[in-house]
Amino acid sequence: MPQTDTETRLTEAIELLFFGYRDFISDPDAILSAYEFGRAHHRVVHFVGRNPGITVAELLDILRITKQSLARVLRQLIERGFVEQKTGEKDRRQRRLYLTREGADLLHRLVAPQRERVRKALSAAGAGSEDAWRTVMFALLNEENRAEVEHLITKDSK
Amino acid sequence: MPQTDTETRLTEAIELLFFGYRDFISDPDAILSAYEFGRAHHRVVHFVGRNPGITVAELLDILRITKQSLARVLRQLIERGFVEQKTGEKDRRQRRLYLTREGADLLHRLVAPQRERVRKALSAAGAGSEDAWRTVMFALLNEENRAEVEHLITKDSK
DNA sequence: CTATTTATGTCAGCCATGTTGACATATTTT
DNA sequence: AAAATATGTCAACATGGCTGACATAAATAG
Repeated sequence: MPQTDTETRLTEAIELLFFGYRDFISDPDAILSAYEFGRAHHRVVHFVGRNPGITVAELLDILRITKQSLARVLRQLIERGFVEQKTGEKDRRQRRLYLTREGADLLHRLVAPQRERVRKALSAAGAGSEDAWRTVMFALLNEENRAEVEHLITKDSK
Repeated sequence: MPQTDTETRLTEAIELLFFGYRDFISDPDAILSAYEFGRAHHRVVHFVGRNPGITVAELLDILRITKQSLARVLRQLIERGFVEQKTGEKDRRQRRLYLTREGADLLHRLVAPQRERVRKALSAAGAGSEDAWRTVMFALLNEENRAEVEHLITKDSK
């Protein structure tokens, strides 16, 4: 099947994304197995840590899974003392989620190697590369998700 | 929990990778469901298409799954006529894998929107960005995988 | 104030896709 | 002839998605 140069270049980029993401996930995976947690737990711990007091509904919106799926991992994280719930002050139907001290420790163990990997990759590519990389990654998003993601990721870099 | 500016920046990059990959996968997912295939089938079709005549062992090495996991999706792809096997000429133990005409059509349907997404993202970021983006993505790989991935993705861009 | 809507939880069961372990067959290599 | 290799297959199990149905408490609307 003949391909143009452009198609070949784009296919290579697609595969870079596949393999890059695969390895990007590999450090946390190894750490999680020691806790008998999986990726689903990682995602919850990550986004609760990044958004202390997040509600269940908001978390579901980020993760794009059903509440039944979330309930399973969330229950385990709560039972084992990594996440705690507090009834919302304004709206007492809400269960706001926070990491416990243990949860924050776990998150730190998970995020440290990821940060280190990204730090090395960005610096290996040279000073000017970070903005370009970020711009491309952001442009990969579905248009309807850009505003939300922009808001989520820049939460505390004001 | 106080974070340095650098940590915040790196955390944002981590999340960009998470959300970017999520959306990057969304087009194929939608197409696959019409065939009652999943991501596992996509990966097989992709890498068989990119590496015609690949052996089962080589494919397992790329996908990093067990042969039992592969067997399930591979059997379905063969039964439904998207992939075919040919006994290796030199080594008759090998089962070399190829896409059928139907398989190549499916692959094209899957890869077209991904290419388009990547093309738009790269061009939105401006002319010089592609090299920077690729360099960063490549540097995200585990060191021991770089040579193999380099070889895999540049297969036909000589 | 009552009725409805909302936020959350929970039970039950199904599906896709990963895993381990054991064993079988054909073929190649030693 | 024996051992190693490439592949296939059976069985059982785990994780983490899903749907559907129903329950409760709290907020909101009429």
